[in-house]
Amino acid sequence: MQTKYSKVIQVIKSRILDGTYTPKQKISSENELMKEFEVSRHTIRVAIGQLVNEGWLYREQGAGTFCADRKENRNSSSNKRNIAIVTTFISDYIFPSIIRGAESYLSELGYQVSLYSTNNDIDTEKRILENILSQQVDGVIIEPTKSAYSNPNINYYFNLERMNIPYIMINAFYDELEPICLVVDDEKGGFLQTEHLIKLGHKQIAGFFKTDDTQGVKRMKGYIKAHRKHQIPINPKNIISYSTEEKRTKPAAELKKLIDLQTDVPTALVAYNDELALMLLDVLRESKLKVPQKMSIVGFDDSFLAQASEIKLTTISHPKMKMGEQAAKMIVELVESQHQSTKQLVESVIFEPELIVRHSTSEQKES
Amino acid sequence: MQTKYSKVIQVIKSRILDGTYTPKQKISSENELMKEFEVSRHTIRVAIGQLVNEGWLYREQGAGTFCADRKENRNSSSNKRNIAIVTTFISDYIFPSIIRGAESYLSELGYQVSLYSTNNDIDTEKRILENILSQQVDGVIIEPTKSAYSNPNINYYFNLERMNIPYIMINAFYDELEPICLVVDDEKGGFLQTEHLIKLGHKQIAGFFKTDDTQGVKRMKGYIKAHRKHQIPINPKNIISYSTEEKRTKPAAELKKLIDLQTDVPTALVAYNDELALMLLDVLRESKLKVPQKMSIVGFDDSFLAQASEIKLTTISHPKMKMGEQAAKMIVELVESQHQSTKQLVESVIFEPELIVRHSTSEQKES
DNA sequence: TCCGATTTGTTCGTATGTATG
DNA sequence: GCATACATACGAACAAATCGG
Repeated sequence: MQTKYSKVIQVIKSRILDGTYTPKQKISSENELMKEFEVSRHTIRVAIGQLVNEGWLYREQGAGTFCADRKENRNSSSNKRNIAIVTTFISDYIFPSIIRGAESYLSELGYQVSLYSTNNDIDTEKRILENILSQQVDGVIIEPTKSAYSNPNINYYFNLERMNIPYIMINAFYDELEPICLVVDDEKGGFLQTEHLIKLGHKQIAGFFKTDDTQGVKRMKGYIKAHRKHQIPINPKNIISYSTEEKRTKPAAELKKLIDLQTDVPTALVAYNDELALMLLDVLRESKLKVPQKMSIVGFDDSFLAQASEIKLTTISHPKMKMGEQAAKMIVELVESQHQSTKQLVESVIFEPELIVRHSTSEQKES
Repeated sequence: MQTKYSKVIQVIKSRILDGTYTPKQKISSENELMKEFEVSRHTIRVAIGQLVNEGWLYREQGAGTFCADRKENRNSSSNKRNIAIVTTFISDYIFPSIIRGAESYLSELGYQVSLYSTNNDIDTEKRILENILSQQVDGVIIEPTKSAYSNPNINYYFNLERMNIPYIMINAFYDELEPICLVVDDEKGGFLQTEHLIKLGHKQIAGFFKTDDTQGVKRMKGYIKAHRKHQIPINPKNIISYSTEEKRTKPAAELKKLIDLQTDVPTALVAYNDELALMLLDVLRESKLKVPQKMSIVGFDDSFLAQASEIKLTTISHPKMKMGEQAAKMIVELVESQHQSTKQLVESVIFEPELIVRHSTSEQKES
């Protein structure tokens, strides 16, 4: 955005999309906008002129400028259907599988699949939602960004609802919305990871959790519950939480610290996911700590990474492709029922996680 | 017609309609119009601005204002642009990175990105191309399916050209089309893989190539060239080629056969890509052949898999994200130049592969 | 019904930046 | 390098419509 007027356009458009300006509502006068943006009236008029031309606003001389009602604009004339898939990361890890599951189903039905990635960044999510709202999208499959925090973009979701665009959340969801969602029972997953280690006799179990996603928070909760159930005290040092931005450095650094301790060195690790488990494995190799003899480790997601290395990871199952396919089926049902009068009942699905035992865990002998 | 600018609009419009201004002809400059109508330049700009918005004229900075060809009106109403990305596999391997590179660039420009995967299957490719041709797609980034074979869907590509939908091929291309493409110099890559091993003293080098893609065929060619250059005879048994459908079984089985040989057992392996290298590594582990002491292995693509296992793979670089981003930039240029009269020159790019030496290769001592 | 404040509509003047040929 | 033509931006003035008192 180079020019001043395009900046004005951008801001006003996003106010329409996030619900600051609702249909038929009068927006600020040219004079007020001049002061707000510190530009001349001319510049404001150029910006508003363009928005009027694009159908976002309409002007009434003497009265003011008003927000247009774009709902009536959406002509269902086009028979082509368009589903948007929004994930945090396109390229990493299990997402390609989820996307593939959805794509193969949707593409076969002649749907178009549009892809967006937020990089787990709130501002990018905002931009994408604006994009979706201003284009012709019939349904959205979305993985929430930074789902553990309250989301400033929540209004965009309400706008989706107002425009009758159904959406389904995968992997996590924002509590406030109570959306239809497809999630793994992450708390149970974390519980299974930890209980498996406890049953093998481990008492000092370090847990690494990415806590800007609900997934991480819930897995940590399961980790704690397992300790409680088996009445094993938790050493606070053994819980390491990190954010997306820290993922390449903090967990590895913290593990090194733990290993160098003189007392209460952990004998087992619970990793937020397989990707992290592999990073931790690298640290363990450097420290010449053999897995599983000297250190047990449990991953999460049963991704291809779990079997990539020489140590085949014990991990927790994740439906991946199935989740994508299921989400696709559900969004199709919702979209089709939108165009008919029949109201289908589509309900959230919670996938049960399962422990997959491989060779990265072993019994802890009494010391 | 009260206002001055509407008088100007009226006159210019009638000049277009009566043929005074014919399509693509330059109309009088703003300065000339000022004098003619005896109004200020601003008034002229308001009038022309409205005519541009209605599609009667278009402006080109530095050149002038021109009469539009209203015959080509078709879908000029939609200012949203749509790029289709077609790859063989969405979820596998390096494609997520390519897609991500393209998505991040396109999405920022407000383009919509539609995703399709052919699973390297000709019939699916056909269905997808039909889909694309019947929907509003402004540009296509496509990885050819089974690029080593002649393609029965070639007509669909000609159809794209006929409909003025630009397309760019990545990773490989169909010779017949001579398209704009973005590829790695696979022959040189295969050459680098092999020469590296030869220089380390290896003489029995087995090569595994997926030969339904051009990539595999070219890498094999490089493998052969390296042998020729260093005057090392090739044992025919050492070349294993396979197709997409066989990839999960044949290479591993063939490697087992090679290992069990009594004479001329290979001391080094050239793998089609990192994914295959990892599968071969699993076979070597089973056979207790230590890498790199007893067996050297070179991958291709420098994917995350190259560093996932305990053995960090020596491999060949692949631009991945950069390739996706570059493809996105090029298709945008092509699409935008389509809507103007200016013809941009976009040329194919060949990426130079580089050898990345890690720990999966070592010197072969004279036996 | 009229008045005055507000808001958008039209017009002019001026200046600087940037792309084209 | 230069002239031409469009792009962006600011300031000022008056007209026309709306709305509340």
